[in-house]
Amino acid sequence: MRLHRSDVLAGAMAMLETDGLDKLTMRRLAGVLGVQPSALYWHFAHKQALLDAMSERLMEGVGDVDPDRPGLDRLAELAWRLRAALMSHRDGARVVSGTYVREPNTLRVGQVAIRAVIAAGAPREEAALAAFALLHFVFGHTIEEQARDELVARGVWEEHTVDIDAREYPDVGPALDALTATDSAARFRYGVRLILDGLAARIGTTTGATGV
Amino acid sequence: MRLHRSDVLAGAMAMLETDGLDKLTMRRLAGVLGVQPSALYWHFAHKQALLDAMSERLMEGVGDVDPDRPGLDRLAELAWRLRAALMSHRDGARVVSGTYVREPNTLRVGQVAIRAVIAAGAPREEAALAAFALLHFVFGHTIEEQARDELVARGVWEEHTVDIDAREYPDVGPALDALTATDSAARFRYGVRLILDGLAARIGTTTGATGV
DNA sequence: ACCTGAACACCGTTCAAGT
DNA sequence: ACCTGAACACCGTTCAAGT
Repeated sequence: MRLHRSDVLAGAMAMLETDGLDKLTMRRLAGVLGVQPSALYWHFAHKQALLDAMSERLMEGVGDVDPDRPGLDRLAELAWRLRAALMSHRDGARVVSGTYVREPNTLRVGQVAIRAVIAAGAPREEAALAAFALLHFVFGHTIEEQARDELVARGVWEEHTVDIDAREYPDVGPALDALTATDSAARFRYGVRLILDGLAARIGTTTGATGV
Repeated sequence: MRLHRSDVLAGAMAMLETDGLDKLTMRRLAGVLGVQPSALYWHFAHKQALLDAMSERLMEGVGDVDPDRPGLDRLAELAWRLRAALMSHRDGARVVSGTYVREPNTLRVGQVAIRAVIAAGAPREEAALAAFALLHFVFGHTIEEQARDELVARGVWEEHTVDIDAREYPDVGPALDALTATDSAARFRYGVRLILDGLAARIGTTTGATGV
């Protein structure tokens, strides 16, 4: 039974989730699919093309934000949806970050963000700037979150947290303790609110995005 | 003449800048240093240890922010210094992002950010949250900026920008045009201001960070 | 203390040839 | 249309042995 492009993509997504990005190799993927490595190159020109397809796949449904809600609420929803999509697979943020995919799902995330900023009352020249500021925060946050997940998975997280406060950085120890005491969703929420508050202040309205 | 750890590090930094992260291999580095690949493993236990050292090196001086300025201004200065450090070498953001280095320069960036947030008037429980929201934005922004640089360097940037507006995404085309018309420093400045405005609003003062 | 030599277990990619 | 077989040009890492 022969493979379709979609089979290769599905296999790659599964391998990403179970083994992580570093162990997602063309040869191992071919092995799982019961095929020679070279066979994959009939379906995808090179590994990056497969990674781009995976990225586009991860962006599926992220732009499905309720268009009837206020602009700032839409932005908050989009941020949470994007984070969920990136977190849905191991190393998801690393897969998506830095791929400039020009496919519908991916383009739609940018479009929805920009429209929401405009709906919130920002001038058109600023719309894309504000939209991408928010999206860049989401990526930065999620990349670091998943990087920590990887250290935990490899069992070396302890080495990295040990004796922080033993050094001469008085504020970092307690603050980092407070940081790790706060779960990652709450940290994410704080950042999203900060940015949306900034946008609201810039527009000159009250936030309206507090119930997120 | 034998190598020191610092020679290996310096060679790696140079190779990063000229060839990029993907071509920075232990074997090629050994070749440039005139030594067998295995010799590098006397100086660094594994490649990641070398990358961690590079990351710490990139963070050198980032925390050297004038401690006498107001908190919000210090945060802005730190954001710009961090961006400059990440941009100082090709793929710098990718090297640093996701390495949880526990060395002085790196720890100091977090410390300086947290102290500045506290100085700006934020409650201590929020200090680390706000500090890392800003830092995560800087990473997200810089990673994407350098990802684009790589596409340009490989001469495939054109393929990625072509016929965006030809599709059914009415707001994305013009907004992305406005985005690329704005240089990356101005886009970065906008994001930093947005976050600092949000922080100022949350604290309940006027921004004071307009002259950045 | 620092490096060589040689090996082990891998990579992504190409391409003629098969069905 | 889709895959095999075989090769090319690489990787990171280990480890006994040399100086």
